Amino acid sequence: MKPSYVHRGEDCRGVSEVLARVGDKWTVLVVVTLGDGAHRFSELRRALNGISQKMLTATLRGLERDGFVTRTVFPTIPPRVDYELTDLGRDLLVPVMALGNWARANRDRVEAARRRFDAAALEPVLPVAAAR
Amino acid sequence: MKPSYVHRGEDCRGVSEVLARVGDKWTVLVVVTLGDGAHRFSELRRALNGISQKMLTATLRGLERDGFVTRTVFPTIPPRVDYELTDLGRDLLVPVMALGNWARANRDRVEAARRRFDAAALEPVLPVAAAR
DNA sequence: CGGGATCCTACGGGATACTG
DNA sequence: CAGTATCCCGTAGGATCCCG
Repeated sequence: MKPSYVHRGEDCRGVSEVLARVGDKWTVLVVVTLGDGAHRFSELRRALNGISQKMLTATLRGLERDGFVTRTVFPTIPPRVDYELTDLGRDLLVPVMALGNWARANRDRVEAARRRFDAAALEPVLPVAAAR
Repeated sequence: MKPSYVHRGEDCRGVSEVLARVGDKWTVLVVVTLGDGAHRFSELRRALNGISQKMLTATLRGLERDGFVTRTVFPTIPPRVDYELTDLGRDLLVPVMALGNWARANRDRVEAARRRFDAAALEPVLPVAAAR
């Protein structure tokens, strides 16, 4: 997330910024996972099967910085850290879930189009297959 | 809101896929630009100030492959190629614009949180009476 | 004009290893 | 347990040149 574009006079800076956040590999999954309440680090790590600890940390730091999650440290031994959505985070969840639901609902349409496209890309070769 | 412990479910694959598409640097800007009708290649290039020719081509190809955009070639000289949203593309525009609108509406909240976080990060150990 | 083909760099992100 | 610090690699993405 870096530049700011001028898009037909409208102000798209913050928009692109947020979209960049949402678009990275884990942010949305973390936010959705936190959607049903606070979780500690290791819980998130288990829930998000496949995430590396580095990326989980980085993702949570980014979300905390932007005010989407709170980080609560319990000075116990062993340490325990809870992450929870803020009001802003729960707010973000709404349009994000909407997009997610759209994705689920239209996944087959996209896949169909994709197969069609890939098939069409090979097709010109087929009638002239003897050329090889 | 539904229980979100289903990250292992394969229904998350397509979602992440769509989110990844939406999250890349130019896709959303292209889709939004095409939201008000067909545009030709050079028009898009000019509208999306700063995009490279390579990325515009790649983005449009991806969108075409996924069925979000149609590509129409006019066999004239010089050549002319029009791009236009499909029904699926216009459909995608809805949740994407919703997210975009959310981003515009909450940009200041995010920026405020960010400044707060960065300020706190610079500040050494100063446990002055925290206003909570 | 609308790209295809290349080259090159920055950065996202995974895999350890180490620490308090 | 919850990180921080390195190393390393793949790829997104910009710049350039060329072609129908």
